[in-house]
Amino acid sequence: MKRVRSIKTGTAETSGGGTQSIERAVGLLLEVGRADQHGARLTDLVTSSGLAKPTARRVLGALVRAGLLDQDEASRRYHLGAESYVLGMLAARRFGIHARAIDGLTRLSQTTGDTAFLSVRRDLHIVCLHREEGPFPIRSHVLQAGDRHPLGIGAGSLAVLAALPDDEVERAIAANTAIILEKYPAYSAGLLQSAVTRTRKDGYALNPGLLMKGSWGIGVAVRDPQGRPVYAISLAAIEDRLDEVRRRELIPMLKREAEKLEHLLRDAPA
Amino acid sequence: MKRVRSIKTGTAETSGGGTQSIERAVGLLLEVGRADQHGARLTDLVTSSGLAKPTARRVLGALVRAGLLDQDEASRRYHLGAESYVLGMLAARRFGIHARAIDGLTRLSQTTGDTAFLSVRRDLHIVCLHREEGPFPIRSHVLQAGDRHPLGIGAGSLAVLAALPDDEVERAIAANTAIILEKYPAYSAGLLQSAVTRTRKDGYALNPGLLMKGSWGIGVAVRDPQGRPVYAISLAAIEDRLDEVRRRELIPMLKREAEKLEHLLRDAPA
DNA sequence: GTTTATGGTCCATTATATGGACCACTCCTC
DNA sequence: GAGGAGTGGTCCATATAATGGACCATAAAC
Repeated sequence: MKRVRSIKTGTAETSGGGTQSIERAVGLLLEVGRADQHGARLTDLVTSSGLAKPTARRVLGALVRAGLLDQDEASRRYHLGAESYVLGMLAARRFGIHARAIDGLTRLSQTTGDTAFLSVRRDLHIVCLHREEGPFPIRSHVLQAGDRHPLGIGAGSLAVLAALPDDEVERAIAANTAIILEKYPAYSAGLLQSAVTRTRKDGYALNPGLLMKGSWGIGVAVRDPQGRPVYAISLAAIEDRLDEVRRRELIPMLKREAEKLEHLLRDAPA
Repeated sequence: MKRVRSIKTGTAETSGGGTQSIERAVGLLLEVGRADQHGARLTDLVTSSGLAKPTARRVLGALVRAGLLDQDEASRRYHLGAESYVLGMLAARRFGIHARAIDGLTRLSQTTGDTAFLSVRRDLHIVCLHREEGPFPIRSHVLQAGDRHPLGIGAGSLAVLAALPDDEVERAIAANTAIILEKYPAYSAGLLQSAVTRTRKDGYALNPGLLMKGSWGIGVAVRDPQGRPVYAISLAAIEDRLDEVRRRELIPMLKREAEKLEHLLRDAPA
């Protein structure tokens, strides 16, 4: 009995065997989720997923019938459906920061004026769950709810990466190297390594406009009761608003909110 | 070949064709969601879904790889995964009562002492999304988050049913008759009809212990901006605490919270 | 009236999921 | 400690169910 349990690397195509339509379905589901604001169009989903059109439509149809997706009668666009919402609310019992975390983001964005984010770690990536805009008029829209980036890319993501043990940092960077090379020209494996070191020294993560020039971010990790980083709280603003002086003001606020969440996670053990 | 389709899912049997594994996957997903508190065991999922064991395991495996489910290394039980949570948070932008609604439930349960529920309509069924317990020491555990009942079964569910136009009431009762006969001995199509009439007259729904003797409930519907009932807010308590006198106190409070939600739904059009 | 987008559908082909039978392990009981 | 009964997990020959190239429909643009 050899059966090597492949702890799959970044691109998760090596199926355990015998269920490709489910993989395709989940892929499409997440794709639609990412585009949910305005809805996802069939053609776009076809190209972004690489599936044949009839296949994509068949799968989408099944998801609509199952209630995980809705299709707008008029525009024919796909949106997340009621069942997805129900599922998420049930899952929130286990992952459940939700309501409380968003309160914290609102506090942060109101007192700082900038935009606050809650992200959740998902294997070797990070997914932006919520974006709460502050009153300051110049707002970066680089990070949106639903966006998914490799660990280390962006402030919150870097905070989580740096909070992992060394071997996992290694593994994450190695697994994502190809994607980073292709999609994040300002980044590199070496840069991530030194960014992790610096983040650990500083006690917070800084993204000096590496995703989009001029759009800076700071972030801290939120650890579960076992000490593993699962969420990140971060703030984004233009470079001028994140100089060293102001960062010294903001970081304690971020850390305070992160601690609140950590306490909530301890209290709600499922 | 006569494939005997287990009627488990209630209404979703007329597949458009060519995607049965997705239907199975979603079925299992919801099944796990319902049992998420303690996790779902393979054997139970096999019997409740009617699938063959290898099939169930293959599908569950695919869902785990996709991140929609987690499997506990030690107990081997299945739980909802991070990806389900992410999906739900993204869907919350469209269905988004979430945080705010739970505030309302907390207010209700604290001031009344009883247990408050938020349920969402899902086609011809209702799904309990959240249960907020009040301080009163005798608590009914008849309705749990994740539970799914036909429209009309239970107070919140009846409130939603009664808020639908007549033809849809007809359709819902007709579609659910078989399930009701089988699983809800205290109910019948005729009883539902008169319950709807009474609910409309009274302005609220009453469940006088029909699901479980002694466990009463009252509920009101929450309508979306188009006037269609989508959510229900309800309270559960023992019979003594829901007599006519106390109901006259409680109903206005329920209605006030329902209105708040309706306003929130109007403000967040998406 | 053609062009070029879109969404949607058909159906012969075969790659795909299927499930009966079986194994491995653990915890009982006697 | 042999048998039993409960788990979770796996094989693999079979035929079922998903596949996708080609095609149709509709709407707007030119």
